[in-house]
Amino acid sequence: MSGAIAKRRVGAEKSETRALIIEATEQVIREEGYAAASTRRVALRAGLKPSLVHYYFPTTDDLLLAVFEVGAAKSDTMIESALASGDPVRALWRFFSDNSRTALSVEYLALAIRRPAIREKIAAHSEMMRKQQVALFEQQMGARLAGPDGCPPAGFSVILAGIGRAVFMEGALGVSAGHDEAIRWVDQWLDRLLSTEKVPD
Amino acid sequence: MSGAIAKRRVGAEKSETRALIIEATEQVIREEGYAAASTRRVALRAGLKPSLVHYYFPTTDDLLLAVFEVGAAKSDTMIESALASGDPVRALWRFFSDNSRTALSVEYLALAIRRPAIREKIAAHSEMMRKQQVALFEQQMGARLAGPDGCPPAGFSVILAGIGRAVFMEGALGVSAGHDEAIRWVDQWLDRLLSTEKVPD
DNA sequence: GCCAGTGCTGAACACTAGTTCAAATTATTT
DNA sequence: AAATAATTTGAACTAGTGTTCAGCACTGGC
Repeated sequence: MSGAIAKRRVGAEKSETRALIIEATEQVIREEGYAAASTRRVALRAGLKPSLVHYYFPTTDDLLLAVFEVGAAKSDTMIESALASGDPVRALWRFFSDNSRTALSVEYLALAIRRPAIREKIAAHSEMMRKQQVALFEQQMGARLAGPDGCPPAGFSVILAGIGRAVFMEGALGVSAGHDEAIRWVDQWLDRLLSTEKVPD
Repeated sequence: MSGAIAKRRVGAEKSETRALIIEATEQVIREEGYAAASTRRVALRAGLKPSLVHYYFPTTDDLLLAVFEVGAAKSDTMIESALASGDPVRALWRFFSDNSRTALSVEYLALAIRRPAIREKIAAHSEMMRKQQVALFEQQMGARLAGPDGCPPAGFSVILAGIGRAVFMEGALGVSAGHDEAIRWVDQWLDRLLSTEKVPD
């Protein structure tokens, strides 16, 4: 039986080599940026031949998409375990402000602007995370966020993510002035929002 | 008289063509991202020949550096006029949160990570702006920033810039949930920090 | 031993990029 | 008008990238 489109042979989804390629690509992106993630460079890094990369990922978009998906899944797992911890909001903030995945998220953002095929997926994932966080914040600090020191949960999510990314991006540049202060300020804000004392009016 | 290095002839600093090339490069970066700013593409966009671009800018780094410098100067001018306005802090925040230059600053940040030759300049400029802002905040809201609702001025600068950039970057992605809330929250924070009422204790 | 399927490779093509340079053109000076 | 300098062009070289594809090698089943 042959479908309408006779497509090229493609390597198995669960192949070790495939996983290796994805792993190598993530490293290349991490160390040299998404623009360096060419099939040939990835092949070099993984110690494989370029054509083998294309055997598993017919196009570069296929590769990058797979890398993003695996990365997003890892990130989701980390967030999940943060949410399951006793102090989910602070754990999430730690994830934003001090995690190597934030580095990648910046690369993906840059990537998305350049690769329409990937943008949708990344946008969808961002939106999903935001929703998840909104639910968390609402549940954990609903009353406080509505109070005078608060901020609507969606905005709160933007703020935490934005500060985390800013610190990371500037850090990569070699700029660090104000970073500790910004992070400490968020820490204290969280302390106030999470404190169980009665809300002052 | 020939110095140690016989360098190739290079176009005049004040040439119109040179300015045109810089202009075209900025547009390409804006519309297609820094990675698209190749000498050939820039030439096409400007209606010139690639070799002419290299006549004015021997290497691509030279070009990008010049574009950054011109852009930074424009940005400085805008900030200067914000600082000179009657309401400098809010004007600055408007600059961060609603300005097409923020788009470029994100591209430059990405560029800097990739081009060591340019990183230094960009880092130096970032640091300079931060210092300038710290002075402004100190002068305009010193007491309040030290108060319970405040944040050290350098951290404050990181926070404003970070939120502005986050909103812009996600906007390019097509994500906008929480953006208005985050911006409004900053607006209100500024209102509190800038209010002339006595600080409540 | 044969065969199909899977993993892998080498060579090739089309294309883009950065860069150089001698020569052609145009502008400026004398 | 001649001499000189600045600008512009055409053509080429090098190198990297995406992608294709025919075919080799190895596997497991028959």
